[in-house]
Amino acid sequence: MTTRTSWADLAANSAAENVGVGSSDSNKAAGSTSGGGRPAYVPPHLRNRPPSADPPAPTSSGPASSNDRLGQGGSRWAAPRNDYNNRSGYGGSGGRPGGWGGRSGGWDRGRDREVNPFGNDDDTEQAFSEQENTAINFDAYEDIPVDTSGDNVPPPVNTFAEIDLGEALNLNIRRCKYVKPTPVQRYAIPISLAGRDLMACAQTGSGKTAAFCFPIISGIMRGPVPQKPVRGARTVFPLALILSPTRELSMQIHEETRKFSYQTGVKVVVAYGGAPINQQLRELERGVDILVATPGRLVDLLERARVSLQMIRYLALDEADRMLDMGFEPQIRKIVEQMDMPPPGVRQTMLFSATFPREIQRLASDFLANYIFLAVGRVGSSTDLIVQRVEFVQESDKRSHLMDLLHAQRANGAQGKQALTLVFVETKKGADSLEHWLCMNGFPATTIHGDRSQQEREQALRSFKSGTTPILVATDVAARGLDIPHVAHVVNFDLPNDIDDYVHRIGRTGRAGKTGLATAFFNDNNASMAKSLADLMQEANQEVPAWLTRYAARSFGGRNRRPGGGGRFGGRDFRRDSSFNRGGSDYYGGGNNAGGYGGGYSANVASAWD
DNA sequence: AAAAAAT
Repeated sequence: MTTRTSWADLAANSAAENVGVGSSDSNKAAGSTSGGGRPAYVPPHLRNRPPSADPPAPTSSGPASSNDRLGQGGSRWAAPRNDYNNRSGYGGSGGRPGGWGGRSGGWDRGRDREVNPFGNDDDTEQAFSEQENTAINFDAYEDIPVDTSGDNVPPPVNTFAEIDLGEALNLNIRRCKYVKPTPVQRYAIPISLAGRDLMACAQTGSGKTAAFCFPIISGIMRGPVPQKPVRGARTVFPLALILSPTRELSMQIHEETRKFSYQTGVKVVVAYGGAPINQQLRELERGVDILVATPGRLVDLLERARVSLQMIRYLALDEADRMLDMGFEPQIRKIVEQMDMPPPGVRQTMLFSATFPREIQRLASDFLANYIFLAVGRVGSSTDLIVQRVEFVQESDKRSHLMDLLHAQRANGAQGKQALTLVFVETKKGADSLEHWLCMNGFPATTIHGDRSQQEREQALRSFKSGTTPILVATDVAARGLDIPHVAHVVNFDLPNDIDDYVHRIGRTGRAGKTGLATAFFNDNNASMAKSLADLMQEANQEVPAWLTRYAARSFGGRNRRPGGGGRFGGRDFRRDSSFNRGGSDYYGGGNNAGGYGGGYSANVASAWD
């Protein structure tokens, strides 16, 4: 491939797609806790009053009662939904029997006055029509290798129609313009609907959130009405917990989940640090079925006894490998194992990530019972949607080299619009300093990292998404999971020390089947990455510079090598590893998976995928 | 060594 000239074109093409991003609903996303359409707070002493007496003023627009639109009669969903009505005061409003979950009044605010999460999308859809939604490049998802292992794997489906998700959810799927399931959805949804635990390797941007949300929402809708346990009146009992490693990712999952659960009666609440806790507590008090959270804030809520995990039926860890790495593992273990969450086998557990190192899989298996491992080929790299380039740049030359890239990109840009460029650096200080330097040199930039206030972080993300500052300098806080449409170029100004982090970073471009460009600056400091980087690029059919191959040949870099020889997959079931099978007595001692696959997978099966 | 995540 002749990437030498194509990279600028790529960026320029993406720049053309960028026109008009200002109307993106992402602007709304960050305002989820302060939006204009939010109903006024009703003080607790007013909540017990009968619906007929002095109802709150109706919202200015929208349906008076979303229940009217639920079409109760004749639906096979009528029964669970009616049950749900009785439940909707559950947890939040103190579980008052027959309380304000009634169908007729305006008191069940969580439903009757549910803010339409699709409300602002109309403009966006018009601006982007073909590109953003309808034209998700599904062809790019065809022929992607998929690998499953485990006991009695349910067969995949080819259409949403084959899956019994229910009317309300199907309507939301149509509203989201999802035409057919992505590969991870085709496999993961039936597995999850069958009640099985799941460890899934799939790149974000391939429909991962929906893959674990649809079964959760559907399961809550048709599941039994929970009985509120005896607890402090202000404790709430979510039925599903979704954990993610960064605040912005939790916000994003929340926004997406709200769309999927719109008018299903299933309530989604998000809780994360850096934001006032009181508003989050109020949201929880209004009722919560699905709680999306970052670990720190959740631990806080658990210790305050404002949340109990006793009723959890579904646990999902997004970016699960990050959640279980050294920094996070104790907190996650506390939440999952040392609070009041039901054990594996009782709850249903789903772990998702684009990468799943073997050691992490071993840790993760503590949380799972007789699980199915699912690996979906990398959408981006394996289909050349992301063009990866690596350039040898000395530390002292990095800034001027970046400037060259940006100038070329600007020259090729359409209508003066600059392509969105995400620049990853190693440190928070480095991020601030590079941002300042870029601004001084005529390139509007902003930055996101852990030393900034949450407000600043969210503002930076908005400003980047809208194109106001088309350059975002970021630490690894932005490496994982964030879905930022129209990122044309990811620059690894400083390479990470872990090849998996590289995979996550470049995954911020080339999303939803679009093309993207990833440029890495490499020098002697990155010697330990040479081998893994060269291997990865080769696997993805990228042009590997000769100098990098030479580097790789003489570097040791054992830590970054992919065990098991890599292959086209982001991961491979560690249970199938022959070395593990021989030496894995500790694992079988756990008793989690006795009889499932024991010994069934060894060299011959594994070799089919090598 | 760095980043993230509660106050």
